[in-house]
Amino acid sequence: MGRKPLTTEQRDAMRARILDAARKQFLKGGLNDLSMRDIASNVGISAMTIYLYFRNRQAIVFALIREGLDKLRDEMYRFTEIEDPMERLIRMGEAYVGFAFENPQYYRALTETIPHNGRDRDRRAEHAKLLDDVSAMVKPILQTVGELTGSRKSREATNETLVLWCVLHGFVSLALNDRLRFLRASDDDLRQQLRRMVPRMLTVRRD
Amino acid sequence: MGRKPLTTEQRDAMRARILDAARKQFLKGGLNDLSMRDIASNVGISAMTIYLYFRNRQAIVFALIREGLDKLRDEMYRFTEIEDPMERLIRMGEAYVGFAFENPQYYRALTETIPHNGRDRDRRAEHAKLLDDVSAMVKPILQTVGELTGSRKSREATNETLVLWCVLHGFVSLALNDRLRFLRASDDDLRQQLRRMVPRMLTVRRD
DNA sequence: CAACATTTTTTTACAGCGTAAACAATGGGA
DNA sequence: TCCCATTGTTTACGCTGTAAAAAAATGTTG
Repeated sequence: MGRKPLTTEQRDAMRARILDAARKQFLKGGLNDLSMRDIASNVGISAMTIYLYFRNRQAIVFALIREGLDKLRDEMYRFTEIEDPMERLIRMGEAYVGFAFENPQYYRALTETIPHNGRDRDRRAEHAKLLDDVSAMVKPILQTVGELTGSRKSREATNETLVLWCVLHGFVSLALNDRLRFLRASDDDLRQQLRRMVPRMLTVRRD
Repeated sequence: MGRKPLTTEQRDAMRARILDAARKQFLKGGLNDLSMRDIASNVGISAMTIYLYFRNRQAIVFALIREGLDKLRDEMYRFTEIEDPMERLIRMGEAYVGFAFENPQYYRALTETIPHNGRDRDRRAEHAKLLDDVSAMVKPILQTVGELTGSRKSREATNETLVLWCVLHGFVSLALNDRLRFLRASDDDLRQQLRRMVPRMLTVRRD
């Protein structure tokens, strides 16, 4: 007896509505401007109701970061079918940079969220898993670089991938956070410059 | 008539005490854990008294970022006297990475603070100037790269510097934010690996 | 129907935040 | 002593995340 619990569909629908409102807010003003009360008000529910669908604010943040991760991976994996490893690599690099420029909030959340070091073991584990997954998004690049350097030397492929990822991320990170002012270049100029850099990084490395 | 204003020394002393407390808090928990009330309580004054010495919280944040910038520049400029440009560059790169690993909070504040886009023109200008200065910290590297590539082609030197800075920052940023988990390497391993990367990046580029 | 059990939602409350405004203390010149 | 500019504190406002209590909604049973 008693009131029946919500169906899975109902729960998922409400979660989606909450996440939609959260995403809207997040894409506009970043994680800092994401408040439980604003989300609730946009959904049309009271603030505490959110806690029936998400454990807390960080659960929402994590969900958004996972979204960003999925989106970025999709846009990179789109090119896994290209046969020529060099071209595949270039396309993936461009996709990576393109994603970052078009989704700066997602990219910042993906790369700048600070690891959690609280007492709560579950929380730590959850955060660790998220960081593992973010870190692992470089795998298709790693595999492609492996094809380029010869699959035997996996250590070398790892090193080359590290360099490449650092260039890509460093560039994007500095550009998004407006730390490339000394160049006095537009975003388009920068992206074009980087496009020339990616193949050079690896053509150089091939010999 | 009226009470005499504090001497410059008195004002500076109090500013320093406030900044000391702020720095202590900041180095421990980053910018997010920096609260006016905690600073005040540590100095032994009331929260609002801080506002007699700093316009607001962001003025304190900016002061801390400027500290970090000065510190980082000092540690890089220490090697400007080295004659061999290649060695000078390597030392500067190591100093850059060393600073970041030993002062993660400073480094994050230096590179991840989000540009201000409010209505206040003075605030925007102040932030823009800070970002200009952070961006300009790459100049000694730029100049050294210029010596290596031949001073005529300043455009090429700029490009090479950009790549190098991106590698350095990208590496540091990913490492500090724990996004290099796929490597399963310790901080020391990572730094050693980077040390091998820096000269290679440029020896490659010399020919 | 009323009574009850159970789940969902809201209301209320607390501790924290940055900071504007009002107030109190200080100390030198008239 | 009174005045008044300067320094410092107290109070208050509107935010924040979320714990706890109260309320509402919705089903089953007598």
